Amino acid sequence: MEIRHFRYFVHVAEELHFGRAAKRLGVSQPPLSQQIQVLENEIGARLFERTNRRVELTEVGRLFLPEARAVLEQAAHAVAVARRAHRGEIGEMTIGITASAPFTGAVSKAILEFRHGYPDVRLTMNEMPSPSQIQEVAAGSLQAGFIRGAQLPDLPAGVSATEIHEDLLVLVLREDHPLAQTGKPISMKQLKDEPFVFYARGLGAGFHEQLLALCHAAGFEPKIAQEVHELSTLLGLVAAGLGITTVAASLQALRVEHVVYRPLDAPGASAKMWLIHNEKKTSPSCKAFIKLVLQHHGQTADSSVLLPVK
Amino acid sequence: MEIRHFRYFVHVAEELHFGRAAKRLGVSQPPLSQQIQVLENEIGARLFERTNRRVELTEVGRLFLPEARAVLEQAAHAVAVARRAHRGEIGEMTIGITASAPFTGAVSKAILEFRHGYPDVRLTMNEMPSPSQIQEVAAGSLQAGFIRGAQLPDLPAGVSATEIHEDLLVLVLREDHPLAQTGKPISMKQLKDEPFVFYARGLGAGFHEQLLALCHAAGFEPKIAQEVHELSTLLGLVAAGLGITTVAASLQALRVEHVVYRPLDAPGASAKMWLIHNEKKTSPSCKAFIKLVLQHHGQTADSSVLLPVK
DNA sequence: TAAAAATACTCCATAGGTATTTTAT
DNA sequence: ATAAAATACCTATGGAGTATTTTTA
Repeated sequence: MEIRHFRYFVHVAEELHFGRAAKRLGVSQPPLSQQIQVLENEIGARLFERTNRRVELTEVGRLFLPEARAVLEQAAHAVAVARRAHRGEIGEMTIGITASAPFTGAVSKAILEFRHGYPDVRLTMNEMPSPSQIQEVAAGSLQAGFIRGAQLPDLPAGVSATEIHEDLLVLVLREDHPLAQTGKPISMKQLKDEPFVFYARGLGAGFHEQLLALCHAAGFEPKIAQEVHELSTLLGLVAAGLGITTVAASLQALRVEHVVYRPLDAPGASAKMWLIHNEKKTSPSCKAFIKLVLQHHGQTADSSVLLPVK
Repeated sequence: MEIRHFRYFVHVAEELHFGRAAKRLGVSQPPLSQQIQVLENEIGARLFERTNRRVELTEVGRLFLPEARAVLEQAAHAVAVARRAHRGEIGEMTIGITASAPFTGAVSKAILEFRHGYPDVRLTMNEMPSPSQIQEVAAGSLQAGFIRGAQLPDLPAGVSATEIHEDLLVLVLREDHPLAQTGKPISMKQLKDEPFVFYARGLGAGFHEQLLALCHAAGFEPKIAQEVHELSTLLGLVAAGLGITTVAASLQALRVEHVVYRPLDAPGASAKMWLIHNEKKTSPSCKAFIKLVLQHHGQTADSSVLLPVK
């Protein structure tokens, strides 16, 4: 019992004429007759009542016809599913994002666009720190991740990263801070005596170390008033007047009462975002996603980096 | 793309081992590998990730698996439907019955039993006179029919009949009729001066002609007070005291107020029932039905005929 | 080194083709 | 007489078998 038998049967049932059905099927009439006989033998019942002048369906054939059609449809459907899966149009995907990723245009636009372009892929996003993402991508439990940092950390074998975004750092201060009054970019030296609120050391993204380096380059040791672990705490403490800090420019989209962002004159001080994925375990959906993110990167990278600082 | 490919794929997906899957399928390993490759080529995507040490499903394979299973199930289902249809277990059937057929034990029991034994056959019953049934069975619009009469009428070619029931005739009279008081069988001669209510001449079943013959045999011409076309009218007029009549003994199951049934001493006076069907257009369900009716006939014919007359 | 899949090849079963016969209208 | 399905017979594709190679854990 092969699909051929179902296909042949349906054609003969539709034409009720072996010759025409054979023509439509692209075979000659005798093999068609034979295959129908094979099918009838396997089923154990006649499907057609054939007087040599007229062919008609038996009761059994009448009842078999919709079932045979369903077989053909299901077979075609199965192949279609596989092909769509291969094009990444269906499937499941879990990606990692950092807390700040949604504020990065390249990321949010890519996710939005992917949801539109691939509505049948179940896209799950797990918010987690960059080091956890790297581990899970390496292990395969995440298919891709958006990691952030001052520079690219060492990656386990099999995990590859592509830079998709670069942000200048901007200064974050309370609106009534004296430095908030000037319109000109503020240099690191002017921050010599300011108390800093900052990410704790060793959080993975390397922002703590980056700040230290910037301060050292400007010739001073920063006063760290408070170390925090989360972005929202960071901004909250700045709003509370505990100190100042720096963040990636794209986070200016995050408006907090009493907090203002000012351009920082610190050449080369930037925060980058990378898309990471497992080179071996890349599902079609994931490939499509990566392709889309990189397309987006090409279009928007420049404008994002040069986002005017208010 | 043949069913073989789906079957092979599902087995390999279940075993995740070409060797074992091949064993279960009853083929050797190389052809199995080849057929999987053919399938993958037709689909245009890898279904298995195979390092020579481990086989696992790709994302495409994972999504394809339930679809492939559905193909196999649908194919098996299609064949099962055809086989059940061949055994007459599913399908549609339209049979003809006379107004009195439901009161004939053999008929009602057969129908009940068929409904239980073949619940997936849609059995439609059309009430119509015997001659119409014969016509429609010959034309094929009825698959079988229960016809009634004193003797078997001429049948068109291709229609065959089997006697399934014979009823003695009983006398039907109003309860206050003098003849209703005696317990002994009543002879035809005693009915010499009685007014009769009876079926009209030429109704097909031949009861009119049968009564005339019986009366003539007893040496008189019956007084026909009224001719009717339907059984219910017949009994209604007897109940109204318009006259007496005769019916098949099995109709005694039909109780009518003020009407009683009495045994008739008229040897050979009987009403028969035949099952007719078209010899050529006999669907499997119809064959099953006929078989069941005839089985029933064998078991119950005697007892029905000898139904004690109250 | 061993286990397992892939490859190479051979064979034969059978799907499909051509020619012909049968059958019913 | 003719149209159409069945039958007979032949061909060749390709599915399946055996032997062997390749690969990786």
